[in-house]
This record gives sequence, C-alpha cells and structure tokens, in this order.
Amino acid sequence: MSGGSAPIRLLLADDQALVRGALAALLSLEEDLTVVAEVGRGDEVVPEARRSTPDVALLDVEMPGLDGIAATAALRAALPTCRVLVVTTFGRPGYLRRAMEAGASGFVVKDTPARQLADAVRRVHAGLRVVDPTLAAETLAAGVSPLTERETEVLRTARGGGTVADLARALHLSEGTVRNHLSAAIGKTGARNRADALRVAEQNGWLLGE
Amino acid sequence: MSGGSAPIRLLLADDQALVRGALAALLSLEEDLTVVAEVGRGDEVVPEARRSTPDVALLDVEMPGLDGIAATAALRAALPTCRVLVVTTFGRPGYLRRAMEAGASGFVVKDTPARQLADAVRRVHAGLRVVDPTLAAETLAAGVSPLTERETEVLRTARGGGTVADLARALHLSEGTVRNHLSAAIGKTGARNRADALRVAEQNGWLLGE
DNA sequence: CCTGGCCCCTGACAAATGTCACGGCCGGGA
DNA sequence: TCCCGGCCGTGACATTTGTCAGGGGCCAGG
Repeated sequence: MSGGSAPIRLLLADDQALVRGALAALLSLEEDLTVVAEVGRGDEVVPEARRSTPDVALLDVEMPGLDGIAATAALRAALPTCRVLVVTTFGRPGYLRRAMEAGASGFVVKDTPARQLADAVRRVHAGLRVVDPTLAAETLAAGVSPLTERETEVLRTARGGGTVADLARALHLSEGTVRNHLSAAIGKTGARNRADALRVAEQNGWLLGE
Repeated sequence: MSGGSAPIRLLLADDQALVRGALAALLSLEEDLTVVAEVGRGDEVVPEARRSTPDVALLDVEMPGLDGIAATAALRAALPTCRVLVVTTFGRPGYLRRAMEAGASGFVVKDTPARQLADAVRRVHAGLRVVDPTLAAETLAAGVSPLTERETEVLRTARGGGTVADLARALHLSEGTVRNHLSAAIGKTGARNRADALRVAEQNGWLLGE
C-alpha cells in the first residue's frame, strides 16, 4: 500500500463538527490519504467539490440543507469522476438501496471498526464497491417500499404531528381520504398506530426524499 | 501547554466504533493526551476504568447496556478521582442537568468544533467545569421535568407504541387512569397528541432512567 | 385538630382515529 | 374490445383516544 503515487484526495461531509474533525484526523494518519475539504451541510458538497476536486467524497446521510442521498446524486452529476462513500449512523435498509441508486460506490455504517475505513476508501477509489454485508442482507429482507406514492406523502406529512384535519388541509384532500391512506400504510407496515407506522417506515428509510 | 509532565490518560466510551476510533485519533494528536482505553457499551465503563485508571473519561449518552448518565454516576462512585466529560449527539436540555447531577465535570455536544475538544479535556482534568453556553441557557429555559412520577412512567411505557389497554395491563391500572395520566402529560408538555407529548418529553430528556 | 394542596385512581362523555365498502380512473393483457 | 388489477378519492361506522369532574390518601402549615 501507499507507494510513491499521489495521495487520494478526500472530501468529508458530516453535520457534526466533532465527528467530522475526528474522521479527518483518523484518515490523515494514512500516508496515502489527504483530506482536502470539509463541509457541514449537504448543499455545500457540490460547490466545495468543484473547488477542491476530491477523488472520493465521504458523505453522511443525515445533514441539513440536502440529505446525503440527494447530495450523492448531485455530486455524481456534477463531477462524475469523484466517487462517493456514504458513511452513516443508521443502518436503515432503505438508505443503502437509495444510496446505490443515487450512484454511491460504497456504504458504511458508523459502527464498523475504525481501521476498516481507510481500506474502504481505497477500495472505492480503486473502482470497487464497498457494502456492509449484514446490512446488504437486511436490505434484501426489507425489500423496496410497499407504500404507494400518496401513502408515503401522507405519512411524511404526518411526521409534523398534526391532526387528520390538518393533513387534509395541507394536502387538499378529504379527511376520509387521509384516513384511508393512513390506514393502508398502517396495514402495510404491520403497525397498529399511525405513530407506529411512522416509526417502521422511517426505520426502513421509506420516507426519504424531501 | 503540554510541558514535560505525564500525559492525561483518557477513556473513550461511544457505541459507534468508527466515531470512537476517530476521536482517539483526534485526541492522540495532542502530545499531552493519551488514550488508554476504549469501550462500546456503558456497562463496560467501570470495569475498564478499574483496569486502566484513566484521568478523564469521555462518555457518550446513547449507549447499550447502560446510558452515559448512569455510567457517569457509577464511575464517579467507583473511581472518584476520575473526571467525566459527557460528549453527546443530542443537546437535550435535560441531559445536561442529569449529567451534572450524576457528577459529570463537563458536557459537550458533537457539533462543537473539533479543536475545542482537547481544551475541554484539559479544563476538565484541571478541575474546571465545561459547559456549552447555549445549551446551558436552554436547560434553564426548559427547567426540570414538570411530569409527575406516574406520568413519566406511563409515558415511558407508551414508547412501545401499544394501545391504552396494553399500557393498563402492563402497569396494572385502569384504562381510565392511564388515559388520565397521558392527558396530564399532554397538557404539561403543551402537545396535542400522545405521540407529540412523547417527542417533547424525549427531546427534553424527561424520560431518562430505565 | 382542620385545611389546602398534590398526587393517584376511576368512570362517563366528547373528539379524534382507524376500518370498511364503494365508485372512478387508468394501463395491461386476453 | 372487454376485463382485471392497482391506485386514488370519499363517506359511514366502530374503536380508540383525550377531557372532565370527582373521590380517596397523604403531608405540611396554620
């Protein structure tokens, strides 16, 4: 490893400054890696990447401005040569699927051992794919979202905690319709409550995208 | 700083291995700090501290086995000379209060700049207190939990997402009683829903302990 | 001792939530 | 072409949830 060639240039995106800085310290210990940029918001990824031309971008999923999945897609469109490694707290099954669909080359959860991160970066840079195997299995198990478009929309809006009447007004629907979509969502998620359904859907990453 | 004296010995506790390792790398860059132990569970803190006798322990709040607050109390009881710096993701107002009551010397949220962490450690080691000022203000504003013992208990049990009948059975109460406690909690939190009340209470750290 | 306040418990009632059966619309086979 | 299946939208109905008024126990202050 780490021959005489130019080091791999990295961009780090994570909303928690402490974690971001710590990751930078960790990766900077490797001779063949160099951190050229750090950002704390999803919508700063592309502008900063344009400026600093990284080889690999490490993106968190949970970020203000633009979530990591959307940032992945934007970055792939703007700088196709830059690979993306998604590094996230939650192993939500749906996240992996969405990240891959958006063009990520790798997906790592934050409780993988620290020493494996550098290797993951190198693999991604070499054009390989890196995926947490246990998470991959879960993803297969959870499958794609069973929720219909409207159902996800209603459920997403319901996160605010409003009453059915509020939702109906916000979505320009009858109260009965809203109730029905919620009921369908509850059935499909196997939950007993609206709140429960919300938890399940969120857990599986079925509520992503705005 | 960092004269010729012995370095400050640190114990790191965080359930996310990657973050833990990254923090270790970050802190190891400082000449006067040395990481002597890392654990991923709250109930490993005291045993490991007994073995490695750290000067300062950095504890996350969210951990399996034992939460960071309880771990703080246990550690203070077992090794009174070891100071505790709580490092957490969420700036829940109640967390700060509980941490301080449990004997922590400092409280830092994970979106403080990375360079400030080493200083926080040094301050704590020197016997000073370290508190995020904005968070301190919020804590004052949020005040102590207005919830009565029974109310918290009911609310805590309600996290499982069960129906009122379930709660009543689990707590050996009449359904009416459960409803009443929930109603009181809803009123006190200023929420409109049970789910909403749950969010508020959790946000303020009023549901800690078990 | 009485009184007032707080917490806990409970049932009856009103309001929100969840379920169901139905009709319209659209696209993909027989 | 017709039929079938899925999704969307809607109202009537049963169930669950939230509110209210009230009773009993306990403790501190007068």
